[in-house]
Amino acid sequence: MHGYELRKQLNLVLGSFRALSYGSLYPCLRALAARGWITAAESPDAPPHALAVKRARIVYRLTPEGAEHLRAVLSSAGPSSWEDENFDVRFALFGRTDAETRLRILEGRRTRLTERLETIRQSFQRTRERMDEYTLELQRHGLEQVEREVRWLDDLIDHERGTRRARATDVGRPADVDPAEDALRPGPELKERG
Amino acid sequence: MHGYELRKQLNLVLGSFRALSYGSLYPCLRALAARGWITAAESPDAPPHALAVKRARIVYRLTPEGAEHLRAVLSSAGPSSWEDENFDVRFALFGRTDAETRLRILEGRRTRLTERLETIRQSFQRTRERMDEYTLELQRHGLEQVEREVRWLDDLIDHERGTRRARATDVGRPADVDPAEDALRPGPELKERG
DNA sequence: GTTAGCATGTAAGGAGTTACATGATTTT
DNA sequence: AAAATCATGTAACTCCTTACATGCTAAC
Repeated sequence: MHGYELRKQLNLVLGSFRALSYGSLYPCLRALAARGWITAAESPDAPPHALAVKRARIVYRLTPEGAEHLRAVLSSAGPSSWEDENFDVRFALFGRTDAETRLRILEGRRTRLTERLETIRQSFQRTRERMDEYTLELQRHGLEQVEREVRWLDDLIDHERGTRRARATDVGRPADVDPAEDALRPGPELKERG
Repeated sequence: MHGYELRKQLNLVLGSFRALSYGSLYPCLRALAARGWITAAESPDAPPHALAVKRARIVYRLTPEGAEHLRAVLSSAGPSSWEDENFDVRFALFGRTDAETRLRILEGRRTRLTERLETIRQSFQRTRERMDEYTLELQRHGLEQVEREVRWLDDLIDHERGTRRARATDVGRPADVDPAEDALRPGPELKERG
């Protein structure tokens, strides 16, 4: 697929929560090519109504190394997969992620959010006296949002466990994730070195 | 107040949704001083247990110009006040904002979110066929979050209208905001020029 | 025949963060 | 004596955006 089309597709699927501009897409594609994960080939591919296309489109294709790296990233379930910056993208790719990894990411995300809940509740207790009604209401609303997100995750985890039809006794077990797995984190692919 | 203490206070009150590092706080304070909105004075102010404080703390104070600018910013209700980046901070300062401005910001925010709702719903309709269950679930959840936020705003707007005991016939009227008012937007105060 | 869309790309800037450097003071 | 906390600051870097430059093709 070439860059222009790729961006349209990405913004269509992820658009509501994750947009992307050309200024970051094209350098990113070149960085991926420099790492050998994709190849960039000029294509005289004919669009519907054109006899001759002067402006060559650059068609990007995944290399075997890229496919392997993608597979590794999709099967990793370390901290970076459940942080705010990455969780939604990882979730959007759950269709290509195995059940084990899906469950670990959901559990990691849940643990992360309950930790945050504790932090918020503590600062809520400490500062309640000194704050006006609006600041209080804002914090209350933020707390509620996170609580709701945890319940959403609970439903998803239940669903994942249900579809697996195994480990019926495992409910309530903590995440149990090896932090070392996060060595294969998706990370930014924008660096020029490599 | 001096920088170190200021940051502690800020992270205590806003910490759950807006943190701040020294790397941005100190340059920001100097930029504000350069604009004449605050003064920076070395203070040999004695902390509780010290007889002599060698390391002078820099105490920042609002100038009359700074106070006036702050007043102007707090009474502005343009687009920047209800965008994602600013709304929460503006809301946290509602205790120092007049009722008229509070209502306008809440209405502007509500309009902004309902617009977003439309965009999400449309892309939802267009792409529903091509997407797997997880992407769909993510979008459904995102939609629900925004819908909930709109209902939260509705409650707040009702409350604001209730406490004003005026304009009883105004319910349902659109935001009615002069875009020119946003000339006084809070914006980033980090620029060195000025 | 001009506007709109396709297609690739660069330069500059924005709004921060992390990591470091420095040094005093208080607690353990 | 070591470690934590107070206090200020800088350099480098991150990740992304906006605005621009270029030139084609399709639609009105």
